[in-house]
Amino acid sequence: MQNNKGPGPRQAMNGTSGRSLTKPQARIERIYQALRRQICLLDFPPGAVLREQDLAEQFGVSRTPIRHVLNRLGVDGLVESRQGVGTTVTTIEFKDLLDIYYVRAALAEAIGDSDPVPPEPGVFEALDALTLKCDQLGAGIDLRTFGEINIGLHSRILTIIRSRPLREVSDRLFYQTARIWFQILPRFSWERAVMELRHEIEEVRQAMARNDLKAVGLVHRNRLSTVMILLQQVLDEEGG
Amino acid sequence: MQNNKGPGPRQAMNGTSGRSLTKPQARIERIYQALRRQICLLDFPPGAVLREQDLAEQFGVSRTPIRHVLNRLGVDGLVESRQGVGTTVTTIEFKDLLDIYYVRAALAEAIGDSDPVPPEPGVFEALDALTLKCDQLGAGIDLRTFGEINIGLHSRILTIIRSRPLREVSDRLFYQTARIWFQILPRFSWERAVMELRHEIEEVRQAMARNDLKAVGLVHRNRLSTVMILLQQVLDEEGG
DNA sequence: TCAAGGTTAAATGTATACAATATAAGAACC
DNA sequence: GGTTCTTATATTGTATACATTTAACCTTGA
Repeated sequence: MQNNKGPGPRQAMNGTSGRSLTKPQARIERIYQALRRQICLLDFPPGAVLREQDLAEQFGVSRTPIRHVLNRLGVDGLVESRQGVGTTVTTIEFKDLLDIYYVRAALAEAIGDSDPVPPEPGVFEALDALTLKCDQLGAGIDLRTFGEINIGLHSRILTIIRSRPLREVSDRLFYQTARIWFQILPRFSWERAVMELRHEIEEVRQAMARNDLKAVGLVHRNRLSTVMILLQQVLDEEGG
Repeated sequence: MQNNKGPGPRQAMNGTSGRSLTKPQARIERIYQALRRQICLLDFPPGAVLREQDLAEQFGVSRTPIRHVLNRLGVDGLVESRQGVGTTVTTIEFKDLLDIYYVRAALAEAIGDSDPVPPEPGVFEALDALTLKCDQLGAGIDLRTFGEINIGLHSRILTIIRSRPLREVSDRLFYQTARIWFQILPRFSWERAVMELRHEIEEVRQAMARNDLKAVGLVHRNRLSTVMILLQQVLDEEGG
């Protein structure tokens, strides 16, 4: 146990933020992303209760780091803690979803105005894999796989955003709305949803191939628009 | 100590988020906002070390809630904690500031497209007070008062944003850049900075008076643009 | 039978002791 | 005298006991 020649400075890059994190902070970040993903894939559906003690045992830590994660998820609006009751996964109203989509649409346009980034190695293979995964989706509704593909596409789009603030805000807002499909697909054609997702993946791939960030942003924005139109219809029906 | 007829449901609205918070959560929110303000007014300048124990005694709580606050400030990028060293206030690079300003500008335009909100009572008086505070600024540089006016204007603009997500993101990004004046005013005319701030306050007031959200967003965006141009110049000088 | 009140159990929130870690000072050695 | 290793100290990170709060259940009375 002598000096630490090995790992160099005790920092590591991790996640979408790109900020440098110490080892324990990186662990919290991993748990945060894992839980966020589970929430957005409905492993923990809205209304589900997350017991801190259970999560602590599941991740092999004490309640303390778990509480940090839950607090952050609370700031994101994905969970809500109440003393004496528990921490429950939130339900998001259609109106709030639409508001978030407005912001996401504005940011999607901003993607095109930011500095271009050379495509990350393997990004095209990843997108092709997502297309394949789309094609393997049958006629039967498989929301979980749909959600995984959606998250995958989102992650690929993030890689071409050089601006860290734009990346962080986009990521945050995406996960705030990622569960939307579980709410609106009863009112939406499954085939059409899959078709539009597949279409976006292919168009994003082509735009990336010619380093056309503006096109990536617009393609993304267009699909957001179709969801916004649907959301607006739902709200009009409910309101009227 | 019997039943709780008094305060009704144990929730309270607080802060910019508009989310419902329990009593202890509201306390953490208050500490968070207080510390954030102090950081952005340079009561804690970049590089300053925030000792958890000191803050705990200062706010009359234990380290636990203080740690929640510091973690959140860390996610905001305002502080950085390292085990064995301490929690230090960050320095923000000009490049990062410019990236944030790009996003803020995009969101400022989005303000105009959101639902109109009737002016909050007292908002015009508050804006007039800010104008007066501007006029009382002399020729001598008083960055702290300038920062307070700037925060005040920001808070007033937030009140006309009905969309909670847009409000939260705007607030977050504002405080990430709020310290910018302490960095760029050496390169900027003090008189011009005050003049432009005063100008925005008056134009925002007029736009609010005629319920013209689009104008508020554009006025705000225009001032952001002047700062972006300056930032770009600084970056060009440094880079070239 | 129903309602009101008290009791109990369980969850989050807090405080604190302990562990891990990094920095700086000091001692030993060449 | 300079360098390197050790050691001390201060700080954040973790685990855990305790406090506070809520909700459900059970009891008791009319």
